[in-house]
Amino acid sequence: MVKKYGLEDVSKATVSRMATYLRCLTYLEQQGASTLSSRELASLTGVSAEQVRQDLSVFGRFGKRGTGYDVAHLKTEVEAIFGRGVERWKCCIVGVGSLGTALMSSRMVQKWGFRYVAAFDRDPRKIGTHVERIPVYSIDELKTIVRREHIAIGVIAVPASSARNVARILCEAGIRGILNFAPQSIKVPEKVPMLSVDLSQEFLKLSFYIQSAEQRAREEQIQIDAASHNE
Amino acid sequence: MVKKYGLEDVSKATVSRMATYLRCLTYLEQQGASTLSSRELASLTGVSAEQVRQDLSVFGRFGKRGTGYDVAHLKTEVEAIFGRGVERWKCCIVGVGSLGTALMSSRMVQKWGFRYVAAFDRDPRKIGTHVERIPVYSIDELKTIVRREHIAIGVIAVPASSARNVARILCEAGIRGILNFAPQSIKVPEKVPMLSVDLSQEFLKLSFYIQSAEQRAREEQIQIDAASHNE
DNA sequence: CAGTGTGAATAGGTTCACAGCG
DNA sequence: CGCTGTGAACCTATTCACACTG
Repeated sequence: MVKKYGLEDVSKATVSRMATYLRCLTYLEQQGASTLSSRELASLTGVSAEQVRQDLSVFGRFGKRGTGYDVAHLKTEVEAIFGRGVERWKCCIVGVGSLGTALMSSRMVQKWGFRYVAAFDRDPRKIGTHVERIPVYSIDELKTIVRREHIAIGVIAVPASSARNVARILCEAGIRGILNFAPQSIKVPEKVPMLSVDLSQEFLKLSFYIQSAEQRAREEQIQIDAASHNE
Repeated sequence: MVKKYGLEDVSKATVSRMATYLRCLTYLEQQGASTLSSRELASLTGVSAEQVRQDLSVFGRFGKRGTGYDVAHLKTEVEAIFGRGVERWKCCIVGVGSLGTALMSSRMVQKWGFRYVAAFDRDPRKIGTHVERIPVYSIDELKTIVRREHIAIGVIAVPASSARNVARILCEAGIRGILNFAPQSIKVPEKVPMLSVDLSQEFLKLSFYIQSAEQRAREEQIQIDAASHNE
């Protein structure tokens, strides 16, 4: 089916939620659910029902009025939006440390059509070995192999100090997109999409929200105390 | 210094950027930088200078007009916003698989005052062992140990199928915040802050952006072709 | 008549423009 | 004079309200 929407004007938030919907749809299909309403999908994902309908309507009209959405059909449509069926994304990982190894072990990622075909490291003891059946090469071979194998996605799992250099090499090799797990801001040409995930930042953010929640709780307690005092 | 702002009305986006600023400030301090302007911090983090000033002004007036910000001082202030100095956050990890192990090995997290004091797993072969010097206990002991050790943060690194159960146990144990790495939507009481990171969703999102970028490139190419045709 | 799809209203976040200070 | 801090303008995202359909 040919899509009429322009991928370029889909908001980041919508893309993120679409991925969550897809995860839920997969789960629901496994559970044997056949149809679901926007309200159900909303309550499963923690967004509002209007938001679900608004998000889906960006890409098409997938629902039946009065009935809701067909789980299997909607899943196929959302998969197509994320490029499933179009191709199986070839990935490589740079940095075979504990995080890199953990990422390669994740069966999850494979399920969506992503496939690691190469790993790269600087450590001579690792070069030539295999991790999760994926061969580990020297970073010097990166450009050659990325080009030869037509690798689409490069995953950066090296220390912050080498992240920028790795990103540069990946871009020069003609990589189509980058996933950066190094705690380092990286600039890449605008035509190379990049997403960064900084695990330590998540801890920092969480500690902020904990303090925020506990401050709010204290303030509410003071209000309750004051109110009971006035009785 | 006593803060005048209400932590509750700080936007998610601002919190996220503040964590990025802190990462940059740490880097800059190591590099020996003494002052920086909002424009410099902006270009390092990929946001606008106005955004940087707007974000910082939520928490206080840290800059000197005409000069900029003092790196060391601003870093201290931002650290304080994230609760550094107030306490060292005790953490526990549930699920000693490859991801759980990778998270425990991360020195990064320790640098910000987070400290793993316990790990939990269901696998009898892992219980009683140590991973990165952190003892692995049975999940049955979770509640007791979290309460006894006053553990603040629980990290979920188990398969999706057990994530909800683990979250429930953590909440019952009185955990103050949760970081969820399982690909599963989880509901927790509103008073327990939770952040979720789904690594496979990041791959999906990236593949969407790659397609989007390549579609845009094709469209631009068509425009260029058409223009040169009209010459 | 239940539930989608969608224009309109509202809320929220970002950028602009400039006053004010070091 | 340069750069911060900030109200106002602008733009984006979410929610509301309801027409419409299977």
